[in-house]
Amino acid sequence: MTNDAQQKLNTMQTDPDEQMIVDRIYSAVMEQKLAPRTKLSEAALCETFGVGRMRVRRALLLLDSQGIVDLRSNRGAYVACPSADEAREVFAARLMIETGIVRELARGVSDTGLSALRRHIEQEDIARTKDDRTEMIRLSGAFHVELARCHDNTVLTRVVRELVTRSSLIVALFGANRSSTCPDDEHASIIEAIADGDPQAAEDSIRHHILHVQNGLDLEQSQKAEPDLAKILTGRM
Amino acid sequence: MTNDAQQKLNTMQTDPDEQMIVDRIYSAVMEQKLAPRTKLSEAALCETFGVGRMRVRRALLLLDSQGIVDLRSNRGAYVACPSADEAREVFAARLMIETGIVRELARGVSDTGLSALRRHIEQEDIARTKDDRTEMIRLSGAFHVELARCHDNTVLTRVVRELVTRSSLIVALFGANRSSTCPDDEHASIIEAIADGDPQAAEDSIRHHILHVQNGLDLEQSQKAEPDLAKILTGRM
DNA sequence: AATTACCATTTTGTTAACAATCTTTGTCAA
DNA sequence: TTGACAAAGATTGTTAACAAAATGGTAATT
Repeated sequence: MTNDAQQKLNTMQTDPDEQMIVDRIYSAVMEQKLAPRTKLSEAALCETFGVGRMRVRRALLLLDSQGIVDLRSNRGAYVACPSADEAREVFAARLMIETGIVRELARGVSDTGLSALRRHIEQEDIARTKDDRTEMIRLSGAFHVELARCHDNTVLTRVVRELVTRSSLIVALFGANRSSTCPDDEHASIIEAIADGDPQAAEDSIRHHILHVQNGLDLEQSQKAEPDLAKILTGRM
Repeated sequence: MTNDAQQKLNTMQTDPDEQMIVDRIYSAVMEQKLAPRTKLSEAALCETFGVGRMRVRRALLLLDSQGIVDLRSNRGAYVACPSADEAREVFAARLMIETGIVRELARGVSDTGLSALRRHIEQEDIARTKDDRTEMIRLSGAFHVELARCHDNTVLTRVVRELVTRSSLIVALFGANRSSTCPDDEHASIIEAIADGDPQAAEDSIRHHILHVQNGLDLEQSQKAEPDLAKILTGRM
């Protein structure tokens, strides 16, 4: 009964706490360890986390409400598979919200917030030198959450985290090149603009960055479809 | 067993559909028919909506995840009672997000969107002349959701709807005067700025409007506490 | 060989009973 | 009167059994 999804989740330690299941799956999606369309069967999750079916179903419902999981009636739960339209919506929303976030930060950011951002950049550098792809993906998304967190606003932070997580799914689905995992120095320049107290520059740089990630996607044509065995094997493409 | 909460919800027709329960409670909160701290017992909701306990619990879990309901362990579900800090966070987030929304709309809005906004204003006028307080409250919040909807972005719209609904709770809790239910012509001036294609004016007017609502709150001292029977009845206030 | 019908198995959805916890009420003693 | 304590009742949390639906495979049919 140890199916694919369970193996991917088994890297996480078992912990019966509430909300823990949600966070684990959430993180796994953010780090692109759980690919879109991956089936999340109740039985597998129950065994993986060592909890009853109720807890699992609660977690899946929450994940569904956040667009991370797709709960299909009588069919089970699957890691969400955003459409191209959904992807455009998520990025448009991020553009609108995150430009506002950095603009305000440039108008005045706490020292603790700024130093947290700089520490984050350092961690990104370390991960890059180590060529730790998983960590780079994680930090790449977490950076945007960190920007929101500088406002000491849990409501705002939650919104951004949700959008960033969905972005991870989108990149996994539509990512053509690997520009998304290569923030290069774009993150650093955003922080510079904030530190300089230049709202316009901060806004421009994060807009540029988000558009850069979005342009690295192939939203026009087919999302990375799961291999359509029928068409392939019958030879008639 | 017909307690207070059930009576307030009984104005809604019974409908066994999924998500319906969530929407009903959601709407009731938005229209300030369900006051903060109102207990939402499972039994009452089961009877009200004519569904099993499972459906009710699912709905309550979703509402909890959106900050509309507070799910206390072994204690049951209560209409959320945001703290003053939470209130400040919600309004700060709205300020950031909604200014971006109207600024972009001023840069270019679809005709259908603009006419929808104008129809909305007309409805507000009608409700005002009729002195329909409930409808005024509903439309007052719905206006902001309508602004978001103009972007044809369900993700963004959902974020705004969540924030607006939480604002309803906040106003119910901290509302000092009734400025929140009296948008006067502030909504209209926002639309004007959008129609004029003036991003700065649009941004300024909605910022002014949101701050106006927020300033109508009393976030400094005690939120509207539930009547402290002890103090009142013993005479020593 | 392809298609359809059918049955067995697996998985999800629902219900109901049970357990645990909290709240209320009543009692008793200080 | 006040407080602690305990029993009763009500409410929530959990589990397990059951029902319904989908999946997969087999065999019959064209």
